[in-house]
Amino acid sequence: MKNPRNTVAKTEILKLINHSPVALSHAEIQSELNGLCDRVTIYRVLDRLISEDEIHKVVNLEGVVKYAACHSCSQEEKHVHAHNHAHFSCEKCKEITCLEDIEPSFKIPKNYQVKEMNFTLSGICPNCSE
Amino acid sequence: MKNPRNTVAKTEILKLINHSPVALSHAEIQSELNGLCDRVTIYRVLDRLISEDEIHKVVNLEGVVKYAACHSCSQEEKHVHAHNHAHFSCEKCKEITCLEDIEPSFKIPKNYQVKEMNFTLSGICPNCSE
DNA sequence: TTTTAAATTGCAATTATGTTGCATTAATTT
DNA sequence: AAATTAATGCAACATAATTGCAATTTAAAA
Repeated sequence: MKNPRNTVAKTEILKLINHSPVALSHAEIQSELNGLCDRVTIYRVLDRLISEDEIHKVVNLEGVVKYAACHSCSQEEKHVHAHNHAHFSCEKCKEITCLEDIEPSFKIPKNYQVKEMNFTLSGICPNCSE
Repeated sequence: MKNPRNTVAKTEILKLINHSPVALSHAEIQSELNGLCDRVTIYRVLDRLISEDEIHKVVNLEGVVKYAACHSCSQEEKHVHAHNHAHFSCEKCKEITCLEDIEPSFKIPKNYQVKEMNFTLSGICPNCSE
């Protein structure tokens, strides 16, 4: 069991993600950080933030991995529902937005044990459809 | 506008995907083909098959890209609903299966134009839970 | 059947993405 | 302030995917 520490890199990366309305990729985070730390460090910080339940990972329809804070989730909820809400992936601007209030309903054969779900809708977001 | 041609590589790759009960990755396809063609060709054939609506792309929760045929979809349907069914991604065996009959319902703010959806559930598949 | 035009392929090179080992640095604990 | 150990940087490696271009193959036209 490790004892996590607060470092400049971790603080800055979390701030970036928390203040972004859309999910960010590793590359986007790196360019925002402007050389603050090594790219390997970013990967490691992201991993740590995930295991500390501060952020979560989203994969868009093209397979691009992004990272997002879950604004609507309380600290409690984070541990319970594992960020199983829906995401919207815009075809034009490529941005991923959390759709906090969408709760899809579905039925699945009971021999499947569902632990997580990824529900990503794609199309045109409000910004790009104007 | 290109005039697609049938080649050995294309035929074999489509046959592989059509006969597989689970979605296949590029690497899996390559090893099955046993040197029939270059890995670049496989990428290009897969792209072509997608644009010809013969197969579709699925991304699992870890961001691994796989390719699958849509067995339950008629040629007609392929053009209409764009393979918008659900997938199940097994944590243990890493296999992706199409859940043909699941149709999730959801409500979304109307300023979002939804064109496609990716609904991937993950957990333990029937094979691995025995 | 032979010719022709364009689609497809192979190969080499390049880019993107992610991981690992290890020595060094920095954050906590005492 | 010193000790402990988490975190970082760097180099190297691994894998996934893309691009340009010359050579090949397909399918249609002659």
